[in-house]
Amino acid sequence: MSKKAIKDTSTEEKIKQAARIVFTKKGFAATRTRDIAEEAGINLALLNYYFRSKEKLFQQVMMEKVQMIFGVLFPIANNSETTLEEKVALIVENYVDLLLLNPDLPLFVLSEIRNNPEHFENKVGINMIKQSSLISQLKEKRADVNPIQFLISLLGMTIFPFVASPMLHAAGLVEGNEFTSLMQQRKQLIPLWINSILDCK
Amino acid sequence: MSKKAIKDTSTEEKIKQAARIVFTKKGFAATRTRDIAEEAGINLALLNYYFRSKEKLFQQVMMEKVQMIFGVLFPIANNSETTLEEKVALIVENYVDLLLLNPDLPLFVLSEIRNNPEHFENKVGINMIKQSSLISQLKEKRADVNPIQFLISLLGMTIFPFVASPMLHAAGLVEGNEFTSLMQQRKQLIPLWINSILDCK
DNA sequence: GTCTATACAAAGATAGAC
DNA sequence: GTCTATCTTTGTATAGAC
Repeated sequence: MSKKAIKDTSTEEKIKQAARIVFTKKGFAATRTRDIAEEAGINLALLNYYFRSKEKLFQQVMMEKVQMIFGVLFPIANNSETTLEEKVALIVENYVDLLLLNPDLPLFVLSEIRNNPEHFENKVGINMIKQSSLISQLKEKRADVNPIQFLISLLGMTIFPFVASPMLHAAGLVEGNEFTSLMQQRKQLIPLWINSILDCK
Repeated sequence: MSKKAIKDTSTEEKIKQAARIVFTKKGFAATRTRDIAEEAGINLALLNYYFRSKEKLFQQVMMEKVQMIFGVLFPIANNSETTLEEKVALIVENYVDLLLLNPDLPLFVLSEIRNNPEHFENKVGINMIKQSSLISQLKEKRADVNPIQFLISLLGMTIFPFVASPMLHAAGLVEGNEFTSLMQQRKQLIPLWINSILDCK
């Protein structure tokens, strides 16, 4: 639709865009509606005109972000046409790409799930993972270890560096622009390592 | 000193204890000084009497917490009398024990470092790690891979599940009390896996 | 040192003109 | 739909009695 281009820069959309940025960077409590208005280049009153409250606006942004982060894992895990090794490589690759573009995403989502777990109970496609092809394949490969343990390790190796990036810099472990190339490298390294773990007994 | 026992339950200490709990659970911005006062069972005015402001109180709590979390890694990494394998086992064991008792610690520290990175620049013993015995041993064992990559993976496997615990529950991957025993298991699993990674070529 | 009462500032939300 | 001005609530900090 040719209206699309217009709607994308509508006031409503500008506010949402700004909200995405500010909420993700500072979290719910530390964000002021005035910050969002300023970032959007609009008047504060308009925020309440379009979205009834700070809370309502936040919910919309939050749900988007949760879907972004789970949207990587679910489809890959549930695709029964790929091998275990392919799944691992895809998960790492897709998360690294997503998180290099949205570095604040995981810490934001994790913090806010933590602050309001009840908002997410039953909303995140429970058991979409536990009954997935990924879990079956893990079970088959290494019946001696809980597949959840593998999955936690895979996600930990992949997502943790983004969560911990400020700390890695503060501790002097990573410097300046080095981070991006380290993460790119991990696309190869992690699948290699996961295979070591699964194959070497 | 026999005064110690008395001082531990002094008003000042009660406030600090309460502050530890509330700040760690909700973060700086979402915490109200009234919450702390209520948790401590004291009057709100006393908080400002003992600590000049919310900010000052927060700084004290924060520094304690940063030291708790880095206090595990630094001594182990810098002990040149242990082997690489021993170091890995010790790091995992100590972090699991620490974080089972303080599950909110990592998300709290990571969020707040992120919100105010400048407070931590140069304060976290820069290069205490990069020049450590741990890094030398990693380099020697596998000269072909950046030792930082190994370290990130080790910390990711160990610390990430605690950061992600609310999400793991929300996604139905972990249920009820299962979490603790999974983490206990990881004390054995992670060192095993790290050895697989380091040894299998 | 501890409390009550209150000042002061910041932030969310709304009324009403245009 | 958008703006200015303002109300209301909430949260930090302080004054002053005990």
